Amino acid sequence: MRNMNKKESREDYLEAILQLEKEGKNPKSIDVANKLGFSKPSVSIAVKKLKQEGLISVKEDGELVLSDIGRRIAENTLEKHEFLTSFFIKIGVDPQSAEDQACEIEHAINEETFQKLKEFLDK
Amino acid sequence: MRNMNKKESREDYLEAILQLEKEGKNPKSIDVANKLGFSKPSVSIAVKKLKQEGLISVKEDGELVLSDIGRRIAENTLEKHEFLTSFFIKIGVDPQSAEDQACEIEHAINEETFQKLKEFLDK
DNA sequence: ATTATTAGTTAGTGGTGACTAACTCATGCA
DNA sequence: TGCATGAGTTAGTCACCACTAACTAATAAT
Repeated sequence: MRNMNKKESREDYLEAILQLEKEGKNPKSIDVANKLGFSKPSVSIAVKKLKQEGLISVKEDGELVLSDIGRRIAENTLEKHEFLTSFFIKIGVDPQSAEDQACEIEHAINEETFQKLKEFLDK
Repeated sequence: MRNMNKKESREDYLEAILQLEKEGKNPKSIDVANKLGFSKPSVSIAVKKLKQEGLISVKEDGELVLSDIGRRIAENTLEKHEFLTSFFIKIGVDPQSAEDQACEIEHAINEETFQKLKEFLDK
C-alpha cells in the first residue's frame, strides 16, 4: 500500500485525468483506478474530495471533467513530469528510472525552481 | 501539523542528528525536537522506531548515536541537501526558497539521478 | 527540604490515504 | 425472465506520523 501525502495524491489524480483526456478517452473513475493502480473505492473517495475542492466535476454519465483550477494544476504537473523525464534521460539516467524519478520530483519542485531550472538548461 | 511519509521523516531525523553532531553537540531527543520543530513525544516515538530499525542507538545519558547504516543515510541526505541548495541558488532561486526546495527534493531524488546530476553540472 | 525546571515517556487523538468486503444499480445477453 | 458483468458507493480497517495531556525522574535553584 503506497501512501502519499495530500498534495502528491491530488496532483497524481488530476494528472491522470488529463493524460486520459489526451489519450482521447472520456475519463471515468474506473479509468483513473486502472491507470494509477488504485482500487475503485480509493478513487471513489478521491473523486469526492476533488469535487469538494472544486478541482473537477462529474458528469451525469460519470465522466470526470477538470475545472479551470484543476486543469491548471494537472497541466503544471504534467509539464514538470515530461520535462523532468527528458532531462533525466538526457543526463544519462536509465529511462525507466528517469520516469520514476520525475513522478517523485514533479510533486516536490515548485514553480519558481522549475522555471529557473528550465531557463538554466536553455543556455 | 505537517505530515510526512516514513522515508522523508526518517531521513529528516537522521539528517538532524548528523547536523547537531557537526555543530559540536551531543545530540539528544530534545535537540532534535527543537531543530525540527516537533513535539517531544513525536521525537520520542521516532527515536524508538529508528532504534528498532538499527539506524541509531541511544546512550545511557540519552545521546543519540548514528549507526553505520544510519550515518550513511544521514550523510547521503545532507549531501543532497547542500548540493541542491547551492545549485538552486546558483540558477537564481531565492535563497530561502532554494533551502526549502532542497528539503523537499532531497527525499525524492535517488542515488543514480543525484550522481548523474552532479556529473552533468561538473561539465 | 521544597519547589521549579528539564528530559523523556505513556496514553489517547486526529487527519490522511490507502485497502477489502459487500452492497446497489444499470446494462448486456442467453 | 434471469443471470452475469461492470461501475460506483458505503462501511469498516489499517498504517503512518503528527499532536496534547499528563505522568515520571533527575537535576537545579531558593
